Amino acid sequence: MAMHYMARKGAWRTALTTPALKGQGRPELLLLDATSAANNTSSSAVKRIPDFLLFTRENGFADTGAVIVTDDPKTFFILQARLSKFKLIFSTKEWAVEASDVLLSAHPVAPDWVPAQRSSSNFNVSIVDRDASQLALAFQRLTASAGSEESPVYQALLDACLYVLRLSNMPAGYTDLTTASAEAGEGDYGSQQNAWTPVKLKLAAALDSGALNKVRDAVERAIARAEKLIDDWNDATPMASRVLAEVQKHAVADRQGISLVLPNNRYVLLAQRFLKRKLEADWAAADERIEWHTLSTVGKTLASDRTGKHFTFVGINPDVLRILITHPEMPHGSAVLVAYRQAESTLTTLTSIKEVRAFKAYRDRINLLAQELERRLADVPNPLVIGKLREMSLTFTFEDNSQSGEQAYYKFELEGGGRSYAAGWVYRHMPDEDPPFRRAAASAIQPGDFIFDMSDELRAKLESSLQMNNEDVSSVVDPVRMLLKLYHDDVQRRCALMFTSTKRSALAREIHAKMVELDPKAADCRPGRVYYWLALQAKDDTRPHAAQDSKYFKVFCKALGITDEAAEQHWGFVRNARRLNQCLGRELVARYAEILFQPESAATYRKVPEDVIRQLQQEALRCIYRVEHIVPPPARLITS
DNA sequence: ACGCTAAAACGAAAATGCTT
DNA sequence: AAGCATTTTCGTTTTAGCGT
Repeated sequence: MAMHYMARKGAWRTALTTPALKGQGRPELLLLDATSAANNTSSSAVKRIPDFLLFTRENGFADTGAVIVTDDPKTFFILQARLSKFKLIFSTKEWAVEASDVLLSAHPVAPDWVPAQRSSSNFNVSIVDRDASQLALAFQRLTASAGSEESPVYQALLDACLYVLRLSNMPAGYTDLTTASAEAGEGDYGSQQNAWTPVKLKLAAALDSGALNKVRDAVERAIARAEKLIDDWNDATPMASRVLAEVQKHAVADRQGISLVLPNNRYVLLAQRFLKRKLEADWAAADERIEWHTLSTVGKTLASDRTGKHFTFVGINPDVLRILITHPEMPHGSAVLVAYRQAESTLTTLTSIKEVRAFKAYRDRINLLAQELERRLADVPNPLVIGKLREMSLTFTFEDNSQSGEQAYYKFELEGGGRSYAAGWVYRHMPDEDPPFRRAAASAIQPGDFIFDMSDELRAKLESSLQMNNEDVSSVVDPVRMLLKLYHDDVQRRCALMFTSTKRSALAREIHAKMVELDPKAADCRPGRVYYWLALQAKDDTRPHAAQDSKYFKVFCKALGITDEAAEQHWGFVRNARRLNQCLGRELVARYAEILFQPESAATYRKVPEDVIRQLQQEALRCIYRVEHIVPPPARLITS
């Protein structure tokens, strides 16, 4: 039996009491996955392992064997401590492993294999974010006054905490971050993605809610300090300053060259932008003497002829640590720029693993790095109780705006030139079966199958059969649509008032010109879109006819002389109308499908007479098409 | 956090209208 | 009727809520 990592206590109980586990089916062994892969998928699942084990012990599996596997030293020690606390009896076994295919390998090493003794390399550690850590701690401390972890107030404070830490560890100035994302992501989200403003807005909302009234002063002080720091970091964060110093030393003054190891490619781009800005004339020459690495590539590149070159690791994580400790070619004096919290927890890990006998070959390195970390931690002025700061990922995530969420649509080309799209289910018609219409997975449809594709005509007939949507729907709909009409009327009035053209296209051009005048960015917005927004007069059109994103909507309203406040309100109406229409559409289709394919429930529940249903089903037979060709969705690319 | 669904918005191209 | 502007149409892309 396999237990899903999302399963909680309730599911554990049902699973363990299933008859399948009785008698012959009784498991000999529980195999528990605490590998870093599992931890990345769901760290809470790994944390729950001791609880799960205790649960099995208490629920009839007291003498069933259990093995926990992990490849992460930190997890090892944490689990060891938790298991002892639960008074569970266990033994541990450690192996040193250097192959890339660990745990399950097609090429196992000899049973008596031991790692080769590593040369001792010394390290040069810098701790870069004491001030940021202090402020982060302040934000974290304030969460105690914020109620449950799910509350938005709590989240706002935690976000601020995380933000300050991440920013202080970024190898660039705040200005590089904002300009970079402004260039990359056009939408009004993209540029805000990793900016301080949304974080601050959430804090402001939290304050407004009154939930923080008791600590209001403290929160306001913390916000002020955060803004002071962010201001100071506009040109360069503490991490960035250190990186710049390293580059200046090894790639500008020394010309010997430097290899920089950063968390990911986005960070490489940010650091390049930053260094280019700071080094100005020296950049071109320096760039040639800098080698850029990310964590995923450095292990391989380090192996070859890099000796003599200086290495600087920007940030530390388990992968970096592994390389520092085990890589045969680790150059002497490699620099490690590390966050305060990470320095502390890394030191804890190192102190623990140096006792592990299997890691004897690495012991010199472990000791040297531990000593250096210890020394630097002791140097931190006014040290904090940094262990209280919860551990979190210190790298910003960048929404890769390279259309990631591609929808897995099947396209069915039907006889007679029609086509139909389906993501999940389609209704297949098989005349010889008893319910002739059966739901089938889109992937199971073969050319030559017959599928159902509703015609507008049938749709209209269904609509009239369901008289209910008149009363049921319009009562809800009317207010929303009235408000939308308010907006449409406002737009039309202003068009007549402020612009001379009466033709829609000319009007659209005029407004567009005005928009560009107000905000040059509106040049990216084609006049055709404005033209669409002005298509308001048609009857029976419930579409809002407004810009897709709020940015253009605002400029559009401004061009029509609508105040920001009113524009805000209109935008609300537009969004409500969109939402409502979508809901109604889905509801409608759900009812159609119910009537056509589960007629017994429709007859009773919806009070649709049986003969009407029979008639509608006859109609449905006309909406069957033979599939001639299938275009499957593009295979999802697995990016490693 | 993700997949499913339906509608809205969009961009380009086709169709239509209007002028010379 | 050619040449251009204006609409309409069509297929595609984006968005948002819901259920899991």
